[in-house]
Amino acid sequence: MNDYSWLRIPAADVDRAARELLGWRLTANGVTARLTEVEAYSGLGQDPASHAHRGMTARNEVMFGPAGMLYVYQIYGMHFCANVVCGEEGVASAVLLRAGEVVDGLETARSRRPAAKRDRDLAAGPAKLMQVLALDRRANATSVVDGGGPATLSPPVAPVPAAEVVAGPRVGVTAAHDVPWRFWIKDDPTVSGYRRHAPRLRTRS
DNA sequence: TATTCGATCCAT
DNA sequence: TGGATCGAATAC
Repeated sequence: MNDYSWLRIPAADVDRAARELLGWRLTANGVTARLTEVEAYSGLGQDPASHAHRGMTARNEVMFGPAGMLYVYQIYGMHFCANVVCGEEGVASAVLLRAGEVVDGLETARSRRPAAKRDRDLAAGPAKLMQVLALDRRANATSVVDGGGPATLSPPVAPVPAAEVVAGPRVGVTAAHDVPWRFWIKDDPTVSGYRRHAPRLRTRS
């Protein structure tokens, strides 16, 4: 049985769970992706970028549940993104799965992402990752640690050295740009490109 | 009940 | 850089 105890790390240290998640593999519907980019969201009510910042709602209810569950939400009316719920029950910390490298089921992955020009683009974004794994809202509130859900999380083939992990600001969030809770594997080509949410500031007058 | 807008992606 | 597209969250 795999050791998932680190997923239950206290919410104050959810960034450590995010770092740990890098290199782990998510398998669903015939495709396996090695996670290369993630983002941590605190459940302590002090993270304005978290979907749970204003308390429990029908959408974010899963975030308050046990660690190891998927919190899947729809965005822009057409895409789905997934978080792995972390921490103790009652506290809504979670880690958004932002990108991965397809390491198994390559042909299936390609067929699911016709827009991808290169293999490295197959899962280079949170919604692309979901598309490659053929996961949608039906995966919400399912477990990735008990083998009973559509997706399963398994340990890295080779652990990612701490020196290979880079931290930076989270992508697309409208608040807390300053918190460096986006983590990715250094120089990995499957990491999604960073674009700040706000209109670009003029750097040249 | 009405309106707003997003933890995105893709083509232009 | 803008358009697609819709439901949850917030305003009324």
